[in-house]
Parts: sequence; C-alpha cells; structure tokens
Amino acid sequence: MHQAASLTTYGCPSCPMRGCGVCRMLSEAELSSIGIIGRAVPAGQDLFSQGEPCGDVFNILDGWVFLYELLEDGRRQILQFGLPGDFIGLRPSGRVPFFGAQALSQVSICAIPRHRLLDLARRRPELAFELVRIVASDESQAYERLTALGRKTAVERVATLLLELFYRIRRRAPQAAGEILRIPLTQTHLADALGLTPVHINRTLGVLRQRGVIDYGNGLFHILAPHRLFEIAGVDAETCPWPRGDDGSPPSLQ
Amino acid sequence: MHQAASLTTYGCPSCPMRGCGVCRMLSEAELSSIGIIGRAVPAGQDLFSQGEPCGDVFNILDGWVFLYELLEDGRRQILQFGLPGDFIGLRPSGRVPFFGAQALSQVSICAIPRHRLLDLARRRPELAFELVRIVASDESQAYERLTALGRKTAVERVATLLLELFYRIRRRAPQAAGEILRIPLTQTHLADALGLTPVHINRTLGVLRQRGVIDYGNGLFHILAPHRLFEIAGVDAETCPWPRGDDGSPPSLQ
DNA sequence: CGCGATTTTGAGCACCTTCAATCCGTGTGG
DNA sequence: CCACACGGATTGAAGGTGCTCAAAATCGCG
Repeated sequence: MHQAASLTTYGCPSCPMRGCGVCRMLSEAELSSIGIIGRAVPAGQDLFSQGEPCGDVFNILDGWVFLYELLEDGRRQILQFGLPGDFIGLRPSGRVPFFGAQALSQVSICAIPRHRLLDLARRRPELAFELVRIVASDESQAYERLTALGRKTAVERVATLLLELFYRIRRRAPQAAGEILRIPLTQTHLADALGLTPVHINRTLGVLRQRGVIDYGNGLFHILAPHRLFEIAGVDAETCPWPRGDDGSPPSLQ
Repeated sequence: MHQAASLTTYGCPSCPMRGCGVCRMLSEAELSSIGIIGRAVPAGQDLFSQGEPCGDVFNILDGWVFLYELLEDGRRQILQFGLPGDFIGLRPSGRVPFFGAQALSQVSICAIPRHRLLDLARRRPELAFELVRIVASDESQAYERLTALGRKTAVERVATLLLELFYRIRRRAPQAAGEILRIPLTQTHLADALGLTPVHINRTLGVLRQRGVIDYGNGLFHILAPHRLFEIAGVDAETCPWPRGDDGSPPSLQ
C-alpha cells in the first residue's frame, strides 16, 4: 500500500524501472501525459481476469506475476511468469483477454492505459519498435515452453524452467552472484506451468535433489551442478532464447 | 519454379497478398526499394534452419510451412503452422533462430531482408505497429497451444488444432464454404505439433471419426459435427484467440 | 507391378496421474 | 504455552493415458 503511495508521490523519475523497456523510450513529459498509475496488488489477486476487458498494460516494478488460462472444469495452464522489469498485457487490441494475470506475491505495478501507449507508439517509431522487441521476446519464450511441454520429460521440463528463471532473474539482478535463487512459486505453480501434477513435480524435484543437481526449500533454489542442469534440460547456453544482458551476453552460471 | 518466375516478372502489384499484413502498409516505391525476392521452395526444404543465421522474414503466398524446434536426440516440436498470408521469421533481431521453418508442400514465398524491413519500421510507426499486431497474434496462438499441450487430453488437443486450422483457413478463404478442409499434414506432423506420437494421433482421429464428429482421408478433413468439435475442444467460439475476418467477426462454422 | 511413405491395428509397458494419508511450518486463538 | 487449523510438501499404492515395439494394410507414384 505505501509502495503505491510512494509511486504516485515520487513518480517516474525515481522508479527503479525508469531505464527499462518501454519507459526508457519515453520523456518525462510523455510519461506524465500518458496517465500512468502506480499500484500495489496483494498476493493472489488478479491484475486482470480471463474474459474481462482490461484497458491497461502493466510494467512490473516489484514482485512476481503469472499469466494463466483456465479451462471450464478448473484445469489451469500457467502461460508465463512476469518478473520485475517485465511488461505484460500487450496483445492484439480490441480483444478481450483469454487469459488472466495474477500476483504471486505482493506486487508493485505501473498501469499504463493501452490506447494511450498505442497512440504514442503511432507517433514514436522507436517506441513501436520497442514493443515489437518485447512481444517477439515473449513469443520466443512461449515457443521454448511449447517444446518443453510437447517433447520433454518431467525432469527435463523442470530443469528447463529452472534455467529459464535463473537467466531471467540474473538478467535484472546481475550483481546477485551465486547459484541461489529466490523463486516464490509453490510446487502447484510449477505443475501448472509445466503441464504436470503437483505430486509429480514433487517427485521430480526429489530426483534432481537426490542426484545432487539442485537443493531447495523455503522458496529458495540452490543450483549445485549448473553443468548437469543444462545437460538435463537439453539447453544450449549459446542459443537459448532467454533474455540477455544489455550487452547481449548471457548471465554467467558457475 | 515458374511461380517464382511469375513473382519476379510481375512483382508486387499483382501479388495475391498485396493487400495483406505488412505489404498493405507499404507503397510501391517502398516495396521495390526494400529488395523483396519471390521464391518457390519445394516440399520438405527449409526456408531457414535452426541455428543458422537468416537475414530474411517471409511472407507466405501459397502453400503451408511449419516452424519447428529439434532436440539433440531428434525429438521434434512443431511450434506453429504458416498458411498463405502469414508472416514468419519475425523475432528478436541479432539472434540466431533456435527454430527452423520447413515447407510442407511446394511453397511460394516472398523473402524480405529483415534489416531493411526493420529500418523502415523505425521510420514508419504504422508499419512497426502492424508488426506488433502480427507478433502479438502469433503469441496468442502460442499461448493457446501451450494450454492444449499442458492441460488437454489427446482428443481435446486434436479437436482444438482442427478448429484452429479451420478458423485460419477460412479467414483467408471465406468464399470456400462448407466444412471440408484441405490440410496437407501427415499424422506425424499432427503428433509433433500436439506433443503426441503418430500412433496415438491415429487412434485419436479414429475415435473422433467413430463418434461421427469428423471424417478424413486423402489430406481432407470433413467436420461433420462442428458443435461437438467445439465442445470436445473446450473452445468458446466468442473468446477464442484465432484470427478474425477483417471486420472482426469469426468465420462461420455450420 | 513394386517400392516407399503413411496409416492402421495389436500387445505390453512406462511415465505420470489419481487418490489418500502423513508430515511440516506457520499463524491463530484459547 | 499449547491446541488447532491451514497451506504446502512429501510419500505410498494403484490405475490410466499415451508410449514403444512390431506388423499388416493402404496409398501414392514411378
């Protein structure tokens, strides 16, 4: 709550994401004219819901979010995780979203009216261009997860997701060295993201722990054998599609 | 071969896709300055390959294409099908593609140098904007397939894919009424797209045939009971993310 | 006609699911 | 301080969906 207050009080200049993604492209004047609203969302609450029109796109300042689709009978697929610095909610305009977005932890977001952003993008080519970059990167990640769900075994899927999260966390926080990650997901979240059941996720994590590849507990994941994790995931560090540092280099692991 | 010749001979003005997608946004002068090359690709050949740099994006004029990712051991995941009128190859620039694109049948394409297109997009917001629309739409389709692979059973997946293809085919060819589709995919393609084995695809199609929902053979699929197909797929005709007609209306089925 | 690719069918198996019980850490109330 | 509830993690046992291996049938095509 006070985070939201601080956002509206101090505004964009002091925002930790001022230099990231879309905001990097905009002047102070543009940012203030666009009507951005800082907001805190409690854990478990929807930023927007499946089937309900939502006129905003969101910049995630702090906390994690996940995009999900629900089937009639309650089955849930997690489509993507949103980390600090990510933009979510960009999609073909004029369509009701067929997926929702929910806060995993308490989340600080910045809501940007979609039509304002798009109006601006119509006049500012670099901005429109940045949007292409963002959506194309999201698409790459979706493709990578498709391969995992369609063609990888449970162990391979879990290893792949851990590596993806490692890359994405480290990209925004390169100073945090070491192979310990804070991942605010329950095993049920992992299951819904990877097309498995919570029970089987548990056994699979157990296998990885028993093999000495990772250790975990209390929301922390410790990557003990990075090399073997890559091997198991079937991921090539060079060609993997996950976000790089701004210099294009992959975050180091080990 | 002669198709490629006709493309280079007559050029863009006579192209069937002149009024579609990206090309719609460009003037004759821009199109000719951008260095577009019409080309025919024989069935089974790659437009671009996984891991090999490719400087072009492609507009599909005729025939089908599929995007795929290969794992080390030969497992293949089909990420997306490209139909006439689709744009493929847009992705974060400067990255080697982690997936390939292969012609399903003989295909007529139009190769556009990526950097030229992007340079142009940097100066023409509506063009960049159209790119956002295209990639966002692709992303939606990827998300929808993610849900299918992660949370749907084999029958549900097959039904979902058939509906997707129905929508996409009908969108570009609304005049072709009826519920018979020409789908140039082997059961192995369906398997690789849906995360199943060819054998199980066969049995699943058999189930749908036996239930009187579809009939098929010789590359043709006949949707006998559209309503039941929607039901089985768990798809809502109103909110499904597949492309609409230019007036925003879904293609009619039944 | 004969060959290769594709489709179809059968039988056994495995990965993952389902159902269920237990354990554990945390927060809450008596 | 302990009892209790609650969400999440863990473990066990049984079952099913989809896989593997294999062979036969069908189709397209030279």
